[in-house]
Amino acid sequence: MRWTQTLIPTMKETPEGAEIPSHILMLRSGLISQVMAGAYTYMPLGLRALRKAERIVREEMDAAGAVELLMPALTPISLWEQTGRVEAFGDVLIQFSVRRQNRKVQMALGPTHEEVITDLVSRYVSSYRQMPVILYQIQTKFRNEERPRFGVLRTSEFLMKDAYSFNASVESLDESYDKMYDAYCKIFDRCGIEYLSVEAESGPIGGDASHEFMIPAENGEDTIAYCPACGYAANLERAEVGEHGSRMPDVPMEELQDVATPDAGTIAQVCEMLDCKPEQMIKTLVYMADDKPLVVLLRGDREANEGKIRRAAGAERLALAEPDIIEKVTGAPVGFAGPIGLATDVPILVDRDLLEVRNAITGANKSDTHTKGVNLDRDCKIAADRYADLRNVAAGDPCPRCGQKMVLRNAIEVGHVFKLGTKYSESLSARFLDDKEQLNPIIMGCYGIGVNRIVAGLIENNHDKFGIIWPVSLAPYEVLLVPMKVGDEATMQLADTLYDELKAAGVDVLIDDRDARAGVKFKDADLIGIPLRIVLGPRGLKEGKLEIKWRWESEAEMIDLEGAAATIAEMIGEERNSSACFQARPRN
RNA sequence: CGGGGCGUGGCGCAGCCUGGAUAGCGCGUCUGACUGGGGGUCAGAAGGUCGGAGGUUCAAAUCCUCUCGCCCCGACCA
Repeated sequence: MRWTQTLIPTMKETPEGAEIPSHILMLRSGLISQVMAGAYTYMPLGLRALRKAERIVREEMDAAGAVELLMPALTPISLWEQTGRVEAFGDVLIQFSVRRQNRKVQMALGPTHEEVITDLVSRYVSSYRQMPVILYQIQTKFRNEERPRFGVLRTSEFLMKDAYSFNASVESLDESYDKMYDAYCKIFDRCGIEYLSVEAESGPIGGDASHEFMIPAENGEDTIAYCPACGYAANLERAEVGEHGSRMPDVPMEELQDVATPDAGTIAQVCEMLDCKPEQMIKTLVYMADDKPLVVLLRGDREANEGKIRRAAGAERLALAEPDIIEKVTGAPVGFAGPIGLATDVPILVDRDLLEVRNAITGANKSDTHTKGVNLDRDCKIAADRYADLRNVAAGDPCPRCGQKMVLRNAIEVGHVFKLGTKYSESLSARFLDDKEQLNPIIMGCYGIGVNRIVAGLIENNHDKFGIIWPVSLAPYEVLLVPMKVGDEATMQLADTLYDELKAAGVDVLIDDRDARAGVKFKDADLIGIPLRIVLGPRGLKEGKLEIKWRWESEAEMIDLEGAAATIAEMIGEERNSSACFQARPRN
């Protein structure tokens, strides 16, 4: 492609509103252009990168035995009603009605396609002999995000590869899952992405049934817990706090004592007023677990993990109680709840951290009053089985596998594999006859990849102060040919010849044929980040040489003009398959 | 949904508090000349309903009210 023929509107300055590197660089290098909050045009250069990612995904899906199809983005609302996901998605589901003659048709833009594919499979798959089968598509998804942000990382319209496996047995599901898991590793490896696969919430099947593929990145919206010692990694919802045995401090128990804490209803306020630390406090939360109140005790500096609490309580639904319920349960205004002397008899769950707190401070269940010298073992007599891991992992917590210290990292979720079980096949009657002539719901798995996030996530971690650094596998073009003097006929003739030869050799080449100064071309070259830059200038041409430079190297090298196309094609060929050169570069 | 910020030629900004002349600067764009290895120089030019509506005033980019849009933090996220 010739630069003067395509549209690459590079920008010298950062547009207002872009804050994170991938967003800034995608705008500045003319990859994308915003249409509205959460919706972007992919410009020619951006589209090429997106297509490369898509192609890698497609190739690896095919290689893993998945079969591509294409479902419509337009879906009938009835499907979503059958699985109860109209409510589950809420406002995220983009729905509308259209008039057709004398009736109204209610539809939704697909935010994902479990319903559509399960409905499809229910019509055509009815025997265990037809399974396993894995179907996938690469298609635009629509979700009315509450808050689109970070450029292409969180949008209301995005490109997703979604695959679904249909299996006759749990063992077969496991096999499909493993195939997809392995394919994902290959995909992200080929994209040159540094990623972690982390354990995620596993839903109905439980166990090892869900993994997220995460790109550790400063600006990631998700948080993962990671153990550098043994490699354990899980997202924050799922990560367990390892046990390190009770270490109750060996200090004498103080007497219970009420202290006045007027208007101090938060941990921070109480700490300031009583000059204590959050670690000394007991945070008392009132939840509604399946419409019944539940009191949860945590150390003052800890964050509740509602998933863990819900499971420990054996409840289906869990939400913080409304203020009127809290007042009824505790007999005090919100902010002064404590485990001792609750107004009503409600079940209590306690986080294990509190096995290590002596002489704690907590709400007195009286307005403007806290109690000091609280010792749960003495003052509350809570059964041992009411103690559990109920909180989010914090940095430095022991790893549940090896006990070493874990670290927390922000990350971008780029892929998710999930054993679904029979949730959708049951509600949509996708059943099959097994070899014993028994009717069973099909066992499903689903596997998603955010294609846009591959591109944005890669850029987020692979750039320098000058611009993007693409691996050959995702780069919009593999080679950028830069003739120094467009006005000089001899130079341009050589450039055009080399351009044609490279194209003929199957190299994706962009020629910067603009009549611009060297500085402009070099700056743009660095900004758009094409992996291999070839400069044809008077310097080298005199000696029959031209200059080549990998975007991630600091020095250029000279190669012979004679046979240059073949040399370059070979270099690109190697890098295309291994990304060795890209991955070996020093990261910033 | 709660909190904060911003809308002024294509892009980035100043002007607004304290109302007043033709709305200014840098980049980009166009024409011409010189130039030609890291965003050049000179000369000239085009391009703006100051997000929109209403109001106050002799007079509004500037003050007031409403509204639309965008961004950030938090909540939420199958």
